Order: sequence, then structure tokens, then C-alpha cells
Amino acid sequence: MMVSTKGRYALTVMTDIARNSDGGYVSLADIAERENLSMKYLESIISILNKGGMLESLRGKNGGYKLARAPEDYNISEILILTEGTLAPVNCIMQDGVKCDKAATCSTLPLWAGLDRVIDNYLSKITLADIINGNRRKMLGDYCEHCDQE
Amino acid sequence: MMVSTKGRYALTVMTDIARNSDGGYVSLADIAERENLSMKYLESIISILNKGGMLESLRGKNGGYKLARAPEDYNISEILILTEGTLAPVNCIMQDGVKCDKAATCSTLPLWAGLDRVIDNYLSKITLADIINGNRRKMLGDYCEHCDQE
DNA sequence: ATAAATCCTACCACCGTGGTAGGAATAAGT
DNA sequence: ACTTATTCCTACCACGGTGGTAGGATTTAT
Repeated sequence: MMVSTKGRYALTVMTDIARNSDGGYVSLADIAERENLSMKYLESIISILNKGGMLESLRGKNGGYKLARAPEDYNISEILILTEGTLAPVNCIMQDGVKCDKAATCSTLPLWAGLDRVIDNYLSKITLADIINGNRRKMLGDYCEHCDQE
Repeated sequence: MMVSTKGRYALTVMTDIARNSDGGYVSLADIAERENLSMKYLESIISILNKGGMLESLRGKNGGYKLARAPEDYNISEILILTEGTLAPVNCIMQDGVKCDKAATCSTLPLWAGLDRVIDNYLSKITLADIINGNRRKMLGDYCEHCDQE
């Protein structure tokens, strides 16, 4: 598995804030309660999002978090890369396409590089707004079972 | 990261056997030496491949392993699923598309399902023969930098 | 009989995952 | 000024998977 709870919860947090903000700050306690997740654990994840510039925060009473940009201006790839560190499907491919030292003679490298591209291409084209709006056609593409009826 | 050394080495083993077999059996010691990998560790991986029907084995002197089918009849997805257990990018999607219990109300599930499909679609269309033949166009697709010159 | 191989079981160090705990700093409302 | 609600920060920890290692039993060709 490539995306741990860190990345998944980060996305849950982002969508929760987007849905419940209406311009103001959303408190961590509210998010944790709504999403039924540990507030303490969420704290460590939201801290990454905040330091990474995905959120704006306000301390003290009535404080909380809100999105730094509009939902359509976040792509899923950047959120997951920030929280997970990398989305590379294998250890022999690092960030920014850097290869391992056996790369020159490795016959399987093009496979991993291709897989990496396919994954990043998919995730970078989907936005936070797509998730909030339930854009199933964009997320599931030709595999969407119900898109024809919708 | 989604594919550990288990899956990567499995693929290395399969390509090594395909290239060095010419109908006969290839010994584990030879594979380990050629690929510069621990023979003992490879043993545990090749055992999975063998039990999973990917290989045929012969014990005793002059024994070893050979492919059970032609290289073009293996797709990469099945090799990796056998060795890794699953290729699902997240824990909330299991094998065969089974979803978690919050699936009905989960707004991020279509994203993960879509990602899962994209990955499986890519890996199931590439064969062992493609890797051996260095079919960069198929593996790297539009991202292949050198395909135009080839 | 011997050598060369697969096969089988057991063991282990390390690190990432998925948390928990406690308190310090800050801001708003009274 | 005080209280309350909130973020922020540091430290800690159990568990399981990864990436091996070790030793021997079994099988087959020569």
C-alpha cells in the first residue's frame, strides 16, 4: 500500500474544512468529531498541512483552520506528496524522477518509471473540488458504473 | 511505496530466467550471482513464484527453475499481486474491489477506486516479454523521451 | 556415493505506522 | 484580569512488515 492513513486522513481533513468553513475557521475538535477520528492523531497530520502552506490557522478561542486557496486550486497529488513524502510506487525511484545507481542497466526501471507517471498523471489532474462535488466521472473515468444514468 | 523488494526481485527473477533458460532449468545460485542479490533472500521469493504456478522447478543436481509459460503470457500485475499480496494503493480497498464499511458515505473512496483501476490497468497490459524486449514505448507511453529517435 | 540443487522452518534487527500524553502559548469573550 | 478554547510542540510507545540470515532435510543427476 502506497498511501497510509496520514495521506488519507489529510484528504479527509481538507474536504471537511472545505465543506464546513464558509469563510471562517474550523476547529480540529469539530473535524475529529465529524469524521470520527482521533483528535490527537489528526493534530499531527493537520500540522503538516499547515506548515506546508495548505491551510491557514488561528490560535486561541474561536480559532481553527481554513483553506489557503479555493478547492479547485488544490490537486490531490500535492496534498499526498506533502503528507506522505513521496508517491513513488517503488524505492528505486525517488522524488523528481531521480533514479537509483543501477539505473543504466536495469531492465525493469522503465516499468516503474511508467507506473510512477501514470499515478502522478491521475492524481495531479483531480482537484479537491472534484472530491467535494463527487465528480465520479473524472475520478472513475470509463470504469464508472453509474455515470451513464447520472 | 507500494511495491517492496519482494515484488521487484520477483520481476528480476522472472526476467533473468526468461533470458537465461533456453528451455532448461536455471539455478537459484546463478540468478543470485548474475543479479547480485542474496541467494537466501531470493529463495523465499522464488518459492512464492513457484507455488503460485509461475515457475516449474526441478530438485537435485542440474535442477533449478524455468518459466511455466511463454514470457508474453505473463502480465506484470499477476506477478506483483502474487508476491505482494495486493496492489491496492490504500488499505480501505482490498482485493477484488471489496470496500471498507464506511464506503457508502465516504467521499474519497471514488478517488482511491479510480487510482486502483489506473494502476491495475497499466500493469495488467504489460507483459514479461515487454520488459525483456525493452518495449519502452509501451511502458513509458507518451512520456518516453527517446521513443521518437528509436 | 557424492555433489548440487531445491525445499522447509525458524529466527532476528530495524523502521514506519498509528497512535497517546502532557503541557506551553495564544487569542477571544466576560 | 481572568477564564476558556484553541493551536502548537515535544516526547513516548506498541505493533507489524520489510529485508534479510541460518541450518538442515530432501531430492536428483552423474
